[in-house]
Amino acid sequence: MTPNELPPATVNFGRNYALYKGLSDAELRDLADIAKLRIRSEQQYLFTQHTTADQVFNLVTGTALVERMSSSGRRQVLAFLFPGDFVGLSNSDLREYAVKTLTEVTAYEFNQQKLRSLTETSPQLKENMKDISANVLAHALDQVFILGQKKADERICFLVMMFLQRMPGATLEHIDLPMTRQDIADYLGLTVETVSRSLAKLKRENIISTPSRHGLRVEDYDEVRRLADIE
Amino acid sequence: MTPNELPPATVNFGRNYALYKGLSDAELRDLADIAKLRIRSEQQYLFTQHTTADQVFNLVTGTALVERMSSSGRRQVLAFLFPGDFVGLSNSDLREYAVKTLTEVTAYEFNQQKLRSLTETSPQLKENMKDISANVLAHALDQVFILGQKKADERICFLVMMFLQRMPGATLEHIDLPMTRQDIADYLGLTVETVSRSLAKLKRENIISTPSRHGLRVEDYDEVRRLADIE
DNA sequence: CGATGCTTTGAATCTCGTCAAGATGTGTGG
DNA sequence: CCACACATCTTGACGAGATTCAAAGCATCG
Repeated sequence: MTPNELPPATVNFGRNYALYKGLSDAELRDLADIAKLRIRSEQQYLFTQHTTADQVFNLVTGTALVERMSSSGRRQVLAFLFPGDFVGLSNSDLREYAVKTLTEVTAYEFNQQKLRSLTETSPQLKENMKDISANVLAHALDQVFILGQKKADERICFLVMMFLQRMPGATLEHIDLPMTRQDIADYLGLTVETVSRSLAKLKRENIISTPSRHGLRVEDYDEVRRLADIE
Repeated sequence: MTPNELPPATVNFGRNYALYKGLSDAELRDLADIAKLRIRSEQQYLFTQHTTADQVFNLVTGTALVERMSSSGRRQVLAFLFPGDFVGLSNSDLREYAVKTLTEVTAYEFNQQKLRSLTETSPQLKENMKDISANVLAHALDQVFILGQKKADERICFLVMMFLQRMPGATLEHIDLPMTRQDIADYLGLTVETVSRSLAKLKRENIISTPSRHGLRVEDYDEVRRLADIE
């Protein structure tokens, strides 16, 4: 039985996911009743910029990214999304960013209105949604700091630290990088060439190594942490 | 009678301020009951980083800034605050940033718990607080985009656009800059020298002029807008 | 009116971006 | 399973833009 054939009401929400933390079985069942499991292949959009949409998504498997294009065509990657992450909550009518899958992604889709109405009867759910929003803001402020203050190789180290903290399965021994160098560059406000050169520099200094093109190993964690400069 | 002598209950909250929008007289009175009017002289902290605190502030007069220092001592200005702005809402135990006044500031101080408890009975107040948080996030995402993608003079134009949108009293004819060049530099991820040179360049191209050191005039609004590149 | 701090300008340096070429994977069809 | 085509990634050379260091101009405040 593949995931998309599971009837929503019997879906097992992982309880360590931010949205579901501390919820009772009844609350989880209410959530499951309004959740639809979606599957997208790689390089598909969950939603696009400048569109009206009232869905929010909760990633179950796979990786995605949040991107914004400016009117002049420049692209900024605002975040990478991993299993458990929650995206799409918005107060404005139009999407200010798009969400694109990097790998095949399975995600629960909720109607924002229905989700909000559930918060009326579940203070814990409301709390969880507030926490999620707060984490999104905290991440954005970290990114502001990095982009405003750090050099290329320091930004790479910040990225590595973020992966270690937020990517399920990431260890010092192996981090999987499902995104392209271009995605990394657009996230860190650099060019592909600079990303490549900075990785080369960090390898030369034995701070990291890249066993494969999309694999990364942390050789000197203290140094990565020091360069990332986030407490 | 100076502002700090006004008994809180009779304070006239400006209704165009985000927190008070659409509230009934009764709701405003409830808010006034828990508000304390604070006055700080220039270059004082409303709160500092890494401290526990449960107050939120609503600026009435004056200008302030939000700053973050890293462990290595680098400083990023996260925002400038103007009358009507609201700051300090937080989910984490410790302050992730400090708020420093640039001019003399008067501000209402609320206890976060009390404020949140008021939202139980006032859906409009809850809505307003959600809007405020959303605007803070939107601003942070704009800043990420600017820091990641734009050149120095484009960042200056972004700043000018932000002042025009958010600073009460700012017009094309005159924008008052109560902050130092260092503050601007730390906000835009540049050095003072680069800020100065970029201003000089924009003046040379007749896009702006600086009648005084802390005054700025927009000479070519379309160009400023184009360079700022935010829709 | 001098002292102090902020701002501007200049020159040298460095980092990063751009352009171009070559290397390394990845996927496809034979 | 191999060979070719296409994507992506890396590396090099060069130039533009930003930082650094230094000095000089301007305010403001006693």
